[in-house]
Amino acid sequence: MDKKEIAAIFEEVADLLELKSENPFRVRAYRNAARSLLNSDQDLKKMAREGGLEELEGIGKDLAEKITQLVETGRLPFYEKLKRSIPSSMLKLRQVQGLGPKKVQALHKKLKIKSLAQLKKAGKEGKIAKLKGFGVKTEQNILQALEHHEAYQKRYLWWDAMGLARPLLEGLKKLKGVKRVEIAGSLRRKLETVGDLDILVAALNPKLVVKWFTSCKEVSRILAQGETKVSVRLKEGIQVDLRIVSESQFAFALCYFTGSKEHNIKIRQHSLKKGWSLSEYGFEPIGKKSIAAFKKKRIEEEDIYKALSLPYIEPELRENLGEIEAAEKGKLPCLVEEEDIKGTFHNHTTASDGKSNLKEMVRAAAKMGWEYFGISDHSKSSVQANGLSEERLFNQIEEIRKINRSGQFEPYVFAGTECDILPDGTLDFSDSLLNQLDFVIASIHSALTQDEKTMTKRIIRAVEHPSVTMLGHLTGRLLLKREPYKVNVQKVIDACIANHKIIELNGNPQRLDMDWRLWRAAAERGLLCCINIDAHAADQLQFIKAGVNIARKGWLEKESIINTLSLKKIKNLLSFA
DNA sequence: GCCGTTTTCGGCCCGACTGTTTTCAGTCG
Repeated sequence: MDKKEIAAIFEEVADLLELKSENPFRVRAYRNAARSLLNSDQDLKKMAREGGLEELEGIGKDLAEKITQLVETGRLPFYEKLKRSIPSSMLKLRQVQGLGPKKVQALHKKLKIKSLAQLKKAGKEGKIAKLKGFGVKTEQNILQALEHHEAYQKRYLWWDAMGLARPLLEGLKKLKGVKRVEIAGSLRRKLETVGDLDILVAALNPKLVVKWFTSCKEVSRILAQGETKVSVRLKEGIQVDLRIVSESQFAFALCYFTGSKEHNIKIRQHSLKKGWSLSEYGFEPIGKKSIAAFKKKRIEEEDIYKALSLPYIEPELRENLGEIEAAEKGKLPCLVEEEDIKGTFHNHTTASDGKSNLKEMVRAAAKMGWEYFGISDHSKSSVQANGLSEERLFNQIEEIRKINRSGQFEPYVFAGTECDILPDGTLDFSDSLLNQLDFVIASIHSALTQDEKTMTKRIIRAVEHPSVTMLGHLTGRLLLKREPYKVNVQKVIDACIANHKIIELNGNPQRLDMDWRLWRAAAERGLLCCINIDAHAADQLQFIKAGVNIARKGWLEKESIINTLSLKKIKNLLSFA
């Protein structure tokens, strides 16, 4: 059993314990452990065998034992017994907005409700309103929540969510008395997908902001409306939480609502050690200690971290994955920025499945201010993507050389290919043709259902091919759409490091592959990254922002990313690769 | 269930809003 499966079991245990009104801290312990497992990049089987599980954060003697049991036998009697004690369909009830463990319990106990269907029926018959602690309003809210249950469970790509947030941010900024507007939450932390939008406003007249916001044309339903907090549902289905604070509270609130929750808990514990209680409104001294840190008028997030004797921690890093410890030691990374990017390599044209032709793509790259630009259309086996034959690729190489000679185009154009890795691990073009290219991206587009061993071997074989420069979208995942194919990522990373091959960070918003959680450790071991965008149209070059976001989330510095190199240096690197 | 310049017990971040109830529990983030 792998860590993903074990983490899922721990999450379910937490849900079940919660339904039984168990100690909430015990519940949290299981959730923390699940998270810790998912974020660890170590070999679980090895740790279970040789000990060391307890070194993972949030895993003590008891949970280490349970993990070992699951790894070795695939079973956990404790979990099985727990599952038998509660109908599993009841877990679904918890996902209905407004239903927490207490209400679900009451519904089960008094009305024998075990499923969403039974809940709906009871609501329609007016039975829920009659229960103690419930009422007509609660019943209506439950029925409402049930109606769009599935749509409301949905997550959104970061890119799409940002598109939904933008008009709201713009509108808020224009309001009278509004001093500051910022996006917060997972969107600000640049998580690859988000479940809702958090917006923070500093305003002189909160009532005006609430009024404008709740009457926005994008809003379909108001979920909660107070003086400083409003929650709405947009027509697209996504929930937006708006908080209004005073200007002097803004930095504290921004820090708090940016999260993550785990980061906040850590920071607050840190603060308590200093004798201060930290909330979204400021520091409160505990006992007699006074706070001398804030004499300035305008407080920024930097000042809050500084008061805790920490350097500023970028939002992307705030996941409690070691950033606070690194900050304490002065070892935070100097994160890559969009301005550091000098060009990208994975780009398609109308020659294969792109929407813009070669010259349009190169002109768009010039507009981005890039020094160089790689063209990598699909290879012949990708028939579905109009992959190039050897002859067509040969002609494209000539065309690119001509563009470079013409002197009419700003960026230097590198001729490459996104070459299919065939099911047996061989490449889709002959060595002699591959040798003529400036670079080769090797990617999987077929036989996606191979087992892990075969797939890993297949990719490593491609990595070992001398013509391959880098590996394209390592796991083939399409966020919220298609699971990654089965591959031993650590073994592939090892092979890339050993063969001096680069792994692409595919910045296309629905890929963002390889996953940001893996980059930090991989880069520390010497893996090089290339932030690509897999652009299929000129306007998609903007995706570089998403790629840089994820690189930053993965703690990547400029030094680990080859496309921050100047043209001269990258030419040098490619000629030796 | 975890964790430890409050270290093997007793904490575990903190506040807004809603609805039902009449002072607050439950839910959410």
